[in-house]
Amino acid sequence: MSATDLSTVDTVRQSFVQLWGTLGPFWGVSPTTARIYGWLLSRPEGADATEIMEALGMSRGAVSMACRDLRDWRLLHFEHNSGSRRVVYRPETDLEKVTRRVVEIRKRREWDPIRDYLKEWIPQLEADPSPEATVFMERLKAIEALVVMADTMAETFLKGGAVGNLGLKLLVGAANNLPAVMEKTGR
Amino acid sequence: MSATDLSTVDTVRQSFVQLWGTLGPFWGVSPTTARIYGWLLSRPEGADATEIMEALGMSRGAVSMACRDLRDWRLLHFEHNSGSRRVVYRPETDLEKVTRRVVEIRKRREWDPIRDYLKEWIPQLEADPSPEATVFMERLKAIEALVVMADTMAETFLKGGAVGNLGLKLLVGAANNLPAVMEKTGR
DNA sequence: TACAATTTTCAAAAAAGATTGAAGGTTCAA
DNA sequence: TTGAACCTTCAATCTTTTTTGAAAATTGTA
Repeated sequence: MSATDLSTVDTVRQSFVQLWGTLGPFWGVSPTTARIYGWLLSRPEGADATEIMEALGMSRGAVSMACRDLRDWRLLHFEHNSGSRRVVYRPETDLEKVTRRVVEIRKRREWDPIRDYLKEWIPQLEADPSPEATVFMERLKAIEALVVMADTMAETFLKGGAVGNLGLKLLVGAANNLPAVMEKTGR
Repeated sequence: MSATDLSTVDTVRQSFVQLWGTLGPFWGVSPTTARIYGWLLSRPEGADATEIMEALGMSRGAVSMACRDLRDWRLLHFEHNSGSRRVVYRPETDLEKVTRRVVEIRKRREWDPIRDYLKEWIPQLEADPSPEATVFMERLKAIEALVVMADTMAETFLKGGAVGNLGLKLLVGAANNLPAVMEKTGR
């Protein structure tokens, strides 16, 4: 293997980072930001800004901005070691926390405003007897039903009831055709 | 009321269209496209390209492109009336269908590729005994667990089991503090 | 305090994405 | 066929978002 060959880990890491970057926008995260989080996930330890910028070929400023975004989403912890100004960026690896956080933020940004507006609009249209207003109102009510449902599901999930660790493990077990289900349910 | 005053319906419509446009990008739809769908939802009947472009102040081309996008998502039906070249764009108003469709497309675009890659990557890392590979692999397995869970939920939903009409009505009833839950559960 | 080692900021550049409008198609009715 | 009425396309333009990089700010040590 020559010096420029990549190890298995590096090859997988490269693909993983690229996929993560592609998918980021679907989650409301920029490609760069997503790539940094993906890269950090692929490493056993945290890293500092210099390592990240070298590994991913981006500027120091970009790394700083992206890491701040990630911290806002609570996907990244900043660690200060005494004796140095250096910040170690460590990714949140508890995916249940991560998912919870993403659901929480998206709910607040996307669903809650719809709900608030609907609360205003529906009564206004109710006061207008024209057929046009009636049809419009019916549609808004259908949307409200959907939003309420999504809200309820999100709340249930956020309260921790829906998807515990056990649930996750059971599902993975099932997916892998391993006897995890029997093990976990008391043999 | 002067000639330039907006009726209640028009005022609400205007706000609704604007909100829809703002939220569109969160769903992977451009603001313009989302505005057209919102505007159509607010009207009792379908509309042709000219009406849309005048109502929303966009070019004919933009309307045509956006409507094609919407049709690809199956959010819009194209209706050809005999005796005219005119196309009437009619929005899909069954929100259950719409939601199903959105879940289906997003699952295919976002989750399925992750799953496929993980199936490749995990065995590769399994073959590498280094601690770095092991940590990375553990993380990929955690992601897999999550994806499998999301997949299962999406499938359940798409199969129609999870959220039927009754579920919707019960939830809306509960949200409105109406006795719908008790009625429907037979008490 | 001054200095060195970092990170953070932000205006400007680049990239990505959306929109336009003129040219080109298609369909209909006569 | 033909012309009128519409819809569709796509290269050019405009807009928005993302990224950069150099200057400013911050922190730790002596």
